[in-house]
Amino acid sequence: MAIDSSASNGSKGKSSGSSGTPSSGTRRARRVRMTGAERREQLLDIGRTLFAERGYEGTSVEEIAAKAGVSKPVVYEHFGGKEGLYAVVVDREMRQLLDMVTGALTAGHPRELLEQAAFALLDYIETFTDGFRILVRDSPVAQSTGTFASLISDIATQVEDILGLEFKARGFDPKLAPLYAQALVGMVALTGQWWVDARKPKKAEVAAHLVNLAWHGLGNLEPKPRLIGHRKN
Amino acid sequence: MAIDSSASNGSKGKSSGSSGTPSSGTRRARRVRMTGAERREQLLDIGRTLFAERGYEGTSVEEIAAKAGVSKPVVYEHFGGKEGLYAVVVDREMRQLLDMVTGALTAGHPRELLEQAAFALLDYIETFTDGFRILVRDSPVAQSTGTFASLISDIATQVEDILGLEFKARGFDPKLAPLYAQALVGMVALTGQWWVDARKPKKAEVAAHLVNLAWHGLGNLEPKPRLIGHRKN
DNA sequence: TGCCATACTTACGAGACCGTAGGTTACGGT
DNA sequence: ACCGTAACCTACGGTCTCGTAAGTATGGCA
Repeated sequence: MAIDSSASNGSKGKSSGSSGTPSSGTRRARRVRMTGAERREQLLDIGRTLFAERGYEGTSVEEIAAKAGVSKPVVYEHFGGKEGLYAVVVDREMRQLLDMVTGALTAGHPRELLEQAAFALLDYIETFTDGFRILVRDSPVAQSTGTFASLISDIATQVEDILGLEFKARGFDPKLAPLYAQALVGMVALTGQWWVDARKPKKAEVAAHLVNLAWHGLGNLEPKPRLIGHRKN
Repeated sequence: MAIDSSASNGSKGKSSGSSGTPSSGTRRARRVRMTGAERREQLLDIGRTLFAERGYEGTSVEEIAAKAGVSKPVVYEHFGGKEGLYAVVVDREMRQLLDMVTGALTAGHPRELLEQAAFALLDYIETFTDGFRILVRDSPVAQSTGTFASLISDIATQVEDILGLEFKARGFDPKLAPLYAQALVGMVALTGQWWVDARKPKKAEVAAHLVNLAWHGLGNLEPKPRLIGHRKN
C-alpha cells in the first residue's frame, strides 16, 4: 500500500472500516477524522492511482478529494494545489525507481549488470504499476530538458554513464553511449509497458529474454535463455 | 461532418499553401478567404503542431482557430469538434507511418529487413516530427485495447507477425514474438524520441547502430557498423 | 469541564473551454 | 450589376475546474 514508511498507521484502534478489500484500503472512508500525516498519505495514494489512469489534466482535485471522503480544501491544505500533489507523487516514484535500479547496478560483469537492471525495472513496474504509468505519461508542463515529455528518459541518462565507461574500456566511441542507453532503456521500458497489461510470461522469463536480445542480438538468440543470478520471485 | 481524410490538396493552384515542408509554414494568415479544402488543410497542420507540443487536453479549439486567423465556428464547421480534428490528424499520421514502415518490410533477409524498418521509422520521425510526438503521447480517451496509451504500440502488433514467422522458421517459440516485437519497437521508438531533440549522429548512423545492437547484441557489437543497403539521405 | 488547535465543511468567485445560434461579408457565375 | 452560396464572424449558454474565504465539529489536554 503505502510507499514510504513515515506515519502509516493510525494511533486510534477504533476505525475498523478499510480492512475489506485487499487492494488499497482507500475506499469511501466513513468520515473518519485522520491525522494530518495519515490523510496526506491517503491523498498521495489516491492521487497516484488517478493520475496513473487519467493523466494529470484528466484528474480533478475534486475527484481526488471525493475519493478520499473529504472536501477540496483539505487537498489544498496539504499540497497547496494540484501541481503540489503531483510533484510529490512523481518525486517519490522517481526516487523509488532510481533506488531500485541503481541498487541493482552492482555486479561487475556487464551482462550480469544488464540482467539485474532489467529485472529491477520489471520489478518496479510490477510492484508500483501506477507509478510506472505516471512516469511514462507526460508531465503537466513542458520540461526544461528539451521537449521530451516522459520522465523515463531521465533514467536513461543514468545509464549513459555506466555504458560510457564500459565503452571506453572496450575501445568504442563513448560519444555513442547515449544512443545505446536510450535504446536499451526504451527496449525494457516499452516491453514493461506491454507486460503490465498482458502478464503472459513471468517476470524472470521476460527479463531473461530481454537480456537475451540485448546481449546476443537477433542474430544469435538463445532458444531458452536463463538468468545467471538466481531469483526468488 | 465528414471525418475522413480525403481531399488532401486544394484544386486551386493559387495560394501559396503547404506544398513546401510537411511541417507546414502555417503562420498567422492575414485574413485571407480560403477555399474549404485549403482551410481544412491549414487547420489540420496547425492542429497537428499544437497537439504535438501541448497534448490533446492542453490544446484549445480557440487556440487552433486563432492561429489560423479565423474563429472557432470554422473549426466546428470542418471537423464537428475537437475530437473530430484530432481523429483526422491521428488517422493520417498512423497511415503515413504504417505506409512508410510496411513499405520498408520487403527485404528477404531478416537483418536487412530490420535495417530498413529502423531506417523507415527514423525517416518518419525526421520528416513528420510532430506526428510522431502525437503518436507517442496519449490519446484523449482510454483506448479499447487495454490501458496502454501510446499509439506506437499498435505498430508493434504489425511486427509480431513478421517476427512470428521468422521464429517459427528458426525453431523458436512463436509465442514469444510479441515480447521481442515490443522490445524492438521500444528500442527504436525511444531512441527516435531522444534523437528528435538531440540530432547528434546522422539518421543513417543511428539506424546502423540500432541494427548493430539489435542484431549482434551488446556482446558482439561492431565498432563501426554500416548499413547494408546504401542510402542517399 | 472548558479551552483551543487541528481537521474538516459549505459556499462561492473567477476563468477556461466546448459547442451553437444566428447574422454578415466576399466571391463567382450569369 | 445582381444574387446565391460558401466562408466567416460576434455573442452567448452551459459546464467544469481551480483555488479561496469564512465558518463548524472534534478530540486531546490543562
